[in-house]
Order: sequence, then C-alpha cells, then structure tokens
Amino acid sequence: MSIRLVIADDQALVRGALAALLGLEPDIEVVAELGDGTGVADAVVEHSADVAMLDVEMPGLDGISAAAAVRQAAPGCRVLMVTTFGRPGYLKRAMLAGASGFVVKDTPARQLAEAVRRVHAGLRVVDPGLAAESLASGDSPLTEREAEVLKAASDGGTVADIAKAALLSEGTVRNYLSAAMAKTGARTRAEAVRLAEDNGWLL
Amino acid sequence: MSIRLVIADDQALVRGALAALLGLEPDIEVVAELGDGTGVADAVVEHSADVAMLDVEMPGLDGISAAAAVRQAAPGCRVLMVTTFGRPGYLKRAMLAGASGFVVKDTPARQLAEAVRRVHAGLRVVDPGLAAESLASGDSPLTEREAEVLKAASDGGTVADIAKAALLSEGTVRNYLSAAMAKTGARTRAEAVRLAEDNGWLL
DNA sequence: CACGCCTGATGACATTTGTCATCCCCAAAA
DNA sequence: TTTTGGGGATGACAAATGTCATCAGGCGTG
Repeated sequence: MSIRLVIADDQALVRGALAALLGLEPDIEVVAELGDGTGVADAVVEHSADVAMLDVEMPGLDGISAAAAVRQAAPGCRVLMVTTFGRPGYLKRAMLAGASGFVVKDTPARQLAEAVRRVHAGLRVVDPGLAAESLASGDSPLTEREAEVLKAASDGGTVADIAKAALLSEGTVRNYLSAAMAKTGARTRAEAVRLAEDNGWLL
Repeated sequence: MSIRLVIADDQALVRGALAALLGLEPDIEVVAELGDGTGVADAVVEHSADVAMLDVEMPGLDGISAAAAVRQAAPGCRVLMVTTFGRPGYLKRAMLAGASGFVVKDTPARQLAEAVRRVHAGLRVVDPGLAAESLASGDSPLTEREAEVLKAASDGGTVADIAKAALLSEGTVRNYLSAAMAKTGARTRAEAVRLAEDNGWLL
C-alpha cells in the first residue's frame, strides 16, 4: 500500500514539480496539493493522508501553525517540514508543533522521497547541519514583547508607527528595541531585525 | 528532435523537482543541472543546449549576469528566467541582459513546459501581472551611487560602516541616503531599503 | 516572603540621523 | 557656451534614536 501524501507550498511551480517528482516513486501517491496552510488539516482528513509535506513560509496560515492543526485533526498523520531558509529557530518551533521531519530545500532531490518514507515509518528526519546550527544558536534571547516590537519594526517604520501598531508608549518601544539590540549584540535597530529574522526568532 | 535544456537553481530540491517535471515531457531533455550561475555558460556550450532556465537569486554569479554570459557564449541559446520574487526591476534587467522569458515560481506548473517551448520557438514569455507591475513602478529613480549606498545600508550598519564600505565621507553617505529616501518616498532608511529591494532596484 | 523577571511607563541625556544650503569638479546635453 | 545633472564634500541644525536610571504592578519560584 502506497504512502498517501499531501503537499502544501505557496509557489505553484515548486509545488507541482515536487508532486511530479514524488509521484514518480512507486510507493508514494500525491493525493492533494495546496497553495496555503489554511486547508491542509481538512485535506489531510478528507484524503486520509499518511504524510503532509509543508512549507514553513506560506501566506495565510504559516507552516508551523498548519503542522499543529494537522497533528490535532489527524494524530496519525506525520508532518514533514520543507523550508527555503534554514532559520535555526524554525526547527525547534516545528518540532514543538509536532513535526516529524525538517529539511531545507537545498538538500539533494533524491533524498526527499527517502525522507517521506522515514517520517512515514515513524522516524525523525532532521537536516544535520541545521540541527547543529540550532544547537549552536540556542533559543531566542528575546522576550515575547521584545520579539513582537522587533517584528513591528521590521518594515522600517518610525518609533511612532511601532508604538501605534503595538499599542505601547513610544518610550516603552524604545526600551524594548534597546533591550533587543543589547541581547542580539546589534548596534542598530535594523541590524537587530536582520539578526532576529535570520535566526527565526520572529514570525 | 527534443529541446536540450540546462537548469540552474540554487535550491537542490527545486532544481531536481523541476528537472523531473520537465524530463517527463517527450520533447524536452534536461542535459545539465547547476547549483549556481558560474558554470552555466560553459554547460550551455558543452551540451549545446537550446534553452537555459535560470533562477535570478543564486550564490556566486546571479541569474542576470549568468544570462548575459550565456547570450555571449552561445547566442543561439534562449534564456528563460524563473524567479521566486516578482521584483519589477528584475524583469527589465533580465530582458536587457538578453533573456527571452521571465516567469515567477507561483505560475501553474503545467505552463512551465509550454514556456520552455515558446522561448525555444523564439517567442517572448513574460508573466502578465509582473509586466504590468513593471510598467507601473517604472525604472529605478535612484542613481548608481544612491543604489550602491542603499545596498551597503541594507544590512543595518551605521553611517560610519556604510561610509567605510563605500569609501565615502559620512556626510556624503547621509546625503545619498537622504536623496534615496526622498525619491522612494520613505521616511526611514530601513523603509527605503525595503522599498528598493521589493522593486528590484538593488542587487 | 523575598527575589528575580517581564511588562509598561516616564524623563533626561548623548548620539545618530535626516535635512538643507552651499561649495567644487566634471561631463553631457541644449 | 551655458545649462543641467551626477559625484563628492562640508557645516549647521532639527528631529529621531539609543541609553540609562527609575518607578510600579504582576507573576512565578525557591
């Protein structure tokens, strides 16, 4: 009996190509393709899928949240995350959300089918390099609000904009930004944003 | 006789998947897969390819430069750009570099093979939505130095850092940044960076 | 309970940015 | 040839940003 697979990726070209690639495998059957995370859990239930392959970066519901939704709706379905960016923070978050595997998009293509089989067999599949990075960079040093403020700052607005968006005093915003900069070792707000983004501490 | 295709994309998963997808077409033969732009022109010559499919964002030599290299080394080989981000500025730059087509990665998969055939036939293939955006946003309002300084500012350094990187006076850097902000309509340096990046005015 | 830590805020202060006027040199266009 | 526009720079000034001390309430933990 073949592995029933659901694929969710916002880039149609990539999604279709992955489906084509994996559809070639005799023991894998692609039963659904989605362009965002909102319908993934439903699709998994409807097609009684064995494995869900999810991109982390998606419009609507992001991959991490989608993974949690799948686990809740169909505990028997394994989740394999596939991501463009090897943000160390994403890995831990995905695992906490119940994912069984985490691979980046520049792993060799032929390993992908194998990864699907492994998660289906109940094993965990984690990109080794990324795992090392994840351990090295450790958890986010930022508190919830610090991350929230930094995220609000990530589109380049002024302190006033951020304060309005976060419903905080301007002074408080500057304090949080200052704390975030100190913790990340950045000398500039923009640098702090970049560092936090690269580490997957925002979202 | 089948179309001889070279694929270059830095994400191995995507690259392999695209190769698998296009390899299924009876009239297309994938003769080479590359992970960066540096060897593309050589590969095209070596395999006497008819079409080169290039990602814009690649380590080493970027897709635009690679396109120019291909056109120079093998004028008979058409270039089809495939990009993740629909930056309007990229389109024009790619066309100027000699590309025959430009599609974004969230176009339906089945249109891809058709796009390959069209550029092979000498036609131009351009994502319609992106073409409209490109016309709407127009050319970059930034001068060469302004763009250069803005790019140097894009990793969040201080004015002193940028000045050092660009071999300019700090005052001059501030002038250029000010000009860039005025031209882009941004109220912050970071906002100007974001706008310019989104429009493909940097690189 | 006292301690530490997060949230939230205020005010003062030094530094950095952003703005503007003004200057020079040079090249291309009118 | 005069004008226009970019490259490069200086100095002055206003506004924004980053830093720090300090305060207060709340929440969990030893």
